[in-house]
Amino acid sequence: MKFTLKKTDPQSQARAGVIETDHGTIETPIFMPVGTAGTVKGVHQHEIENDVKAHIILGNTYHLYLRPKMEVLEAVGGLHKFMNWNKPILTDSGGFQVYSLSGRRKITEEGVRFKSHIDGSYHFFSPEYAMDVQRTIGADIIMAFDECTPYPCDYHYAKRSMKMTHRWLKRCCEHFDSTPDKYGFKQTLFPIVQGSTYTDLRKESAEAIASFGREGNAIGGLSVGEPADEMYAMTEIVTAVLPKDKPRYLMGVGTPSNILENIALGIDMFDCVMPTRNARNGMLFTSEGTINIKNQKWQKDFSPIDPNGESYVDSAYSKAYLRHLFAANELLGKQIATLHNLGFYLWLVKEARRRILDGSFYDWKEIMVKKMGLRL
RNA sequence: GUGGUUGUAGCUCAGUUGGUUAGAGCACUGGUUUGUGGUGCCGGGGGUCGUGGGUUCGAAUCCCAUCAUCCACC
Repeated sequence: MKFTLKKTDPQSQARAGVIETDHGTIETPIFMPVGTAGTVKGVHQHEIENDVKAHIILGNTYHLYLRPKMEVLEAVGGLHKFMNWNKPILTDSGGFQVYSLSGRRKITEEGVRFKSHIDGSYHFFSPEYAMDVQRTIGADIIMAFDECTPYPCDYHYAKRSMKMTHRWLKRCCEHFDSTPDKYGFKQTLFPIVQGSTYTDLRKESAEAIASFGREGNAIGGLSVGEPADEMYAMTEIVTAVLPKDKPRYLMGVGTPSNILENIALGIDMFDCVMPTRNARNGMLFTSEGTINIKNQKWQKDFSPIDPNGESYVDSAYSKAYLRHLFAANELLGKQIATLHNLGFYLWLVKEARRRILDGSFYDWKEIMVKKMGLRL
């Protein structure tokens, strides 16, 4: 993997860059659609590539490990072949599931014992095994196995957890570096900064993570319920420490405004279930604000879903038609809404990049953040 | 015509030996969703209990009449 910084915004910390992988290039800042179980819910791989125009998507270690299971992915030669997606894939390590499945797992220094949500069976992930599983899935970018702390989080727990995440990272790196790439293309490992919402812990964690000298770095443990201002404060502290010549990935973020503000703070990569999940529940993100397509007021609004949108679905279908599909609980409604939202998110980061390159990012960002808060 | 059945929210139905302001699911309507246990989650509006009398401190509930409904029989 190779990262090239093209330009840094003079009015903020925003950066435009390029990540080159064996499965193609990623222009940053970028948004990565979440494809938990080997599918971005509701859209074809063909549509993700040609309509949404995603550069890279996510897979989820926990879910893929449980189903279809490693033996299937190993037999087929990895997730790219299995799902017919030839662009880059990033896998989350399962650390977030350890957090979200609290009550069904036990964390120890050695690793995490957890109970499958599918059949109740017990499994154990160590940092080493999490590396093996992700290599077998065949991700281009593999995430370190970490503990994502909840919000709010007691200072002492946050500190202890952060230090364990650092120890786990050492084990992840040693194991990752002693095992070969699985399917003939380069795989790379990103470590994750933790430290909850404590400035001293975030700074300490960022310094520790940076010292490993990996090809990219991630920030975890945010967008778990804390106020946006706290999120931005943590991002600012961490990006000030992380090396500038490597991509920074803010995990799980976020709303369009969150993304723009964090781009301004020097983040290069984002992922979030929001555009896909909210689409399935009828919330659409547009350049003028958000709309709830289920609302009665769209019943006879035959204007395009988003007249400014670049996606095929934006001009092909009306708000009234999409509302009807949701009212009738038709599958196509969720598909159209998902295509629209992902198209919008990818447009948002592409436009941010264009404006970073031509110097008009900051003023545009300020205007967009105001618009994004509007409910239409 | 005779005997019986059922009438409660837009729909399908609960509602105890009579006892506060008659409930549920669906539908309608509004909100929510941040490294996906999510066809999810939370809220709101809507009924003079078929109609009219009666008994009772008090009736969706008991009695009478009546209308509608469905079933069986003539």
